Amino acid sequence: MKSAEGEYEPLKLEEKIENHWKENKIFEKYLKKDGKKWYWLDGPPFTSGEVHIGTALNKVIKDAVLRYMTMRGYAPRRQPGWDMHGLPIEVRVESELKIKNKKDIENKIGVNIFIDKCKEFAIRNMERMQEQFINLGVWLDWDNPYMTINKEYMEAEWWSFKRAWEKDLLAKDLRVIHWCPRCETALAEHEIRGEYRMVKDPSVFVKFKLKNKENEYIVIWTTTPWTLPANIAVCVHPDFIYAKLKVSFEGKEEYWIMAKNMANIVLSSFGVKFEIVEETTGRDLEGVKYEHPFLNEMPSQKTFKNAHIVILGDHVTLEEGTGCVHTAPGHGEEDFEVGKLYNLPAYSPLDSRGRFTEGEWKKMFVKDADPLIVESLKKKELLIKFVEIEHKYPFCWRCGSPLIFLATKQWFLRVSKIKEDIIRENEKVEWIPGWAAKRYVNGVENVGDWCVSRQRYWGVPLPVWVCEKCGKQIVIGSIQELKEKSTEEIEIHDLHRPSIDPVQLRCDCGGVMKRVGDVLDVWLDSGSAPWASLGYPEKKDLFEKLFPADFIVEGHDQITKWFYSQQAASVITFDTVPYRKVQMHGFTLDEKGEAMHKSKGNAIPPEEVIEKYGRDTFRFYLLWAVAPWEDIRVSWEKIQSVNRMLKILWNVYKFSTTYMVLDNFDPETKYGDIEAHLRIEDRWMLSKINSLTKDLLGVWDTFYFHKITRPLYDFIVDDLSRWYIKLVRSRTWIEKDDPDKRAAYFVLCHALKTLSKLMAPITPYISEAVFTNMENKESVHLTDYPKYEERLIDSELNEQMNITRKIVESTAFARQKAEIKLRWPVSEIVIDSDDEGIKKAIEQFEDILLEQTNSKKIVLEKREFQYKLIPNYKIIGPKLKQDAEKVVTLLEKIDGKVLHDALEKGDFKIDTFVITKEDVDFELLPPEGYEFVSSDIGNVFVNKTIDAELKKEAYTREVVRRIQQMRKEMDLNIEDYIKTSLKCRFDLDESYIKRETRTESLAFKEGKGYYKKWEIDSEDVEIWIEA
RNA sequence: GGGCCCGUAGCUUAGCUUGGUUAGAGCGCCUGGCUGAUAACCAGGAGGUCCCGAGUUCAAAUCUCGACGGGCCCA
Repeated sequence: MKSAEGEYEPLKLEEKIENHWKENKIFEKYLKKDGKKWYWLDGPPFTSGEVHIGTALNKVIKDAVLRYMTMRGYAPRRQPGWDMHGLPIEVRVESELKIKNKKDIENKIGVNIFIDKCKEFAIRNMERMQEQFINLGVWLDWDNPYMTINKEYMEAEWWSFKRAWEKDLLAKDLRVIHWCPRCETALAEHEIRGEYRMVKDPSVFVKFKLKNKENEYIVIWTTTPWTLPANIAVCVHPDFIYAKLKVSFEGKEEYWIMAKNMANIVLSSFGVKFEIVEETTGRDLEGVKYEHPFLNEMPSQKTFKNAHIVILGDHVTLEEGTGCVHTAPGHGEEDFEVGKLYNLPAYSPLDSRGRFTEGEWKKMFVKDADPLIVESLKKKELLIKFVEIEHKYPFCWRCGSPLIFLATKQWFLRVSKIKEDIIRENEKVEWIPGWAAKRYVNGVENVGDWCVSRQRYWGVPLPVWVCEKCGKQIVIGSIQELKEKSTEEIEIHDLHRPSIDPVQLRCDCGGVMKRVGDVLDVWLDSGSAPWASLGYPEKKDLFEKLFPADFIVEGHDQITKWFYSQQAASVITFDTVPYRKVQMHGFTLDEKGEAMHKSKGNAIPPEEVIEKYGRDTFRFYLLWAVAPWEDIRVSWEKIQSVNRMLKILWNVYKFSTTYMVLDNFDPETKYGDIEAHLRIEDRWMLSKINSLTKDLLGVWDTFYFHKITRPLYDFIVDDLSRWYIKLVRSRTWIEKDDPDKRAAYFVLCHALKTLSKLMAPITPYISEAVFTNMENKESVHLTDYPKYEERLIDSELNEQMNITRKIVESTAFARQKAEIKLRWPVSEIVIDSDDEGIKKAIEQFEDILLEQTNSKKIVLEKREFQYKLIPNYKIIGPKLKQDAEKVVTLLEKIDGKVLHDALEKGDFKIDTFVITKEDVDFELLPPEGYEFVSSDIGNVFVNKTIDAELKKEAYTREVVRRIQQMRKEMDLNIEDYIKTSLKCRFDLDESYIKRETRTESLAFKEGKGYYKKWEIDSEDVEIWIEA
């Protein structure tokens, strides 16, 4: 064992520890450590290239859990994962290649080059992020990650996809979905989640002229004028009341139809006067025909037979608009559904870039066409009102373009068919915290089918081949199967596009089958991780041993994302859910509680925290700041207090090792060697550290990390540093090799070793430093969680120490009131109580109490107070008027205590007056010569009388304090001896001065060396010190 | 419209599962004290409508219901 040198300098220390790990291959040994199986699965971070503070939190949690499980005798799976496909990478590569749209990829760049670039980019990002994770002290099996772009991984996904097909859970369907006109691809529901922004859009009220009626119109409302050219019907609610209104509008008298309730709200706000002339239910309007406003502009509209009619639908609400809903089945989900019932065409005259393919606005982007369409309506005198409103509108989560609704043919996993199975199987999962399960189930209940096809490049190709001749479809589940069915001999090196695209299969009908162009949704990539990361189905052994995962943990946003995509994919593939315990953690926000964004400038990079305070502080802080599922407002102030706590720990460690080394203490000393010499405070410390070990063991298993870090924090700061060290300090000064001293060393050593193990999963560096120095082993990370000894836990002793500390606290207060500083001894402390627990505490801890309160005697006995009368003039004045003063004078003649006790029993008669309890107050006065405070253990008295003997001691201590101060200023070592000369008029205890200040010779005359003149109690004191 | 979380001192928060001392800390401020591990610490002062309103109960920060505010998710 060496003494700890210097201050706590985390960066230097961490570098030193890193070197120790490297030189001794500790990390490798950690990975190989034997144990029980425990399958943790990494939620693969997307390879964006940047680890922000939230990603850091995520991995720190995982690392702490894995380190803990390792110490508990498990050999957890520690495979990191990487989510590497997807549009964000395509978008970044597109901008690197300076191309503007999808066609350029195929025409200008070539798909093969584009894919190579994507792959390169993803791998580069992965490497950068891995560096950052390693820099946080995260110990995962970095050499063996799962990557969603690996051939085997992609193949596993194909296999799962084929399972869906075999179970008839795969469908190609015309549906209205969100479409990104820039990326030219469909997006799934979960890609839209959270991607709504407030935007300004046109809000137009339009009237459609009814067929075969003069001056009669039905009024609709929309925020997307560009969908009007594709309008097919108007939908009303069968049960709402609709009104025919007589209005005078722009100088003409007309009849308008709309929901009765909306007429007031809407038309009044426009200042349109109206009169209700007829009321009907929506049901009665069914089948009414109207003239489409753009029959000339949109030629196809003329060809639709079954169109431009009023239809019924339950989705109509009266929250906004007119209760008559503009219906374009090609551009709205509900429109599409209701359209199917009426056999309406899903008319959508747009190309994949959101431009009109026909008519007046051909080749124009829809949003650009909006004003022209509005203008056209105005010309036709069909526009009632145009305003702008602010509302939520979905945007592409990657490129930021506004999305449009579009009816397209897409591939779906029919999750709606297996919803019940998912919810049922989810019963097997423990959610932490519990309420997350409710939120999850609620999400699943509302979920629709999963659109898995994307019209893109950088993803797992959709393994569907279609016969050009007969239209038969086949899903391929493996490379082997593909080879077998291929028309030609092929070698498959990579499953990505474009190499897979030319592979053709032979159909039973003799025709040629070609792959559909799409790739799969990336959420199916990560959703397949529970088995694809294990190499299943290619390799069976790991899967059979490990599946399902014992534990996963991610941010709470993943409830409807990864937590869901895994369950859905797994129920499709295996009829059950793929994990048993799932925890969610919060987000990291800035000090104001707002999300951190690079663009907002409020982001704190993890490196910045590390640079300032080190990895241990950062890690401990993340697990300490709030309950795990709560969002953390990252605060420098808080980080600093964690840093301070570690500093305190380091100082305890430094103090301990300094003296241990000086005294040649053997850290291998056994409990039996010193047991007989343990003082009561030592037994208390042992009790404390053992209870802590025991308590934390229970908490770790609940994954409530803040309930681990907070007791650790309090133990280090309060119990160990501020109290125990204070108590043992004087013992370390004993010169000889003393068993009493060795007992204290043993306890300190034991506490520090235990702490190093308890903290190892959270603060791996400082723990390692302490451990390897005090224990003759090479790493704390290769040891087991410390065992606690029940027989050393003494809760009664813990309680008595609490009482002792309270007495010391109260005494400090009483001294302050009496204006006697702690350096001055007092003759007596009296505790006014007859409590048995306090009595025991005083007996047990008498030495400590005498020392800490600096008193000669601790007495426990009931004390009588003097009661001083305080007349309550506020009440007595108005009641007795001019007699008040007279009565008070009379009362003051009575003994306060007698009066007090009498009033407790009832009213008190004096002269002709009746005094009640309310009329007077009493001030408690301590007995003569005492000061007191009341506390929850009773009243505590301090004897204020200081005789000559006490004074001598007081002055001695005052002088000692000055000498110590001067030693410090002289920068002397603790063990250095000095010669001291003094000039003062006090009577002093010479041997005490010599002992406490390591003074060899003490003279009371002018001396040599370092000189200082002090003032003590208004007297001059001159001190000379020679080293 | 539905589901969920949060609301405690100027700020950050513990306590709420399982109702029971005078609601506990930290930061900051003021006063005094202590100090040869500690740029540390201790005592005191100041600072609370435990978001509001009902209910259950001998007893509610805690349980129930309903408002209000903030947030997340879903329509």
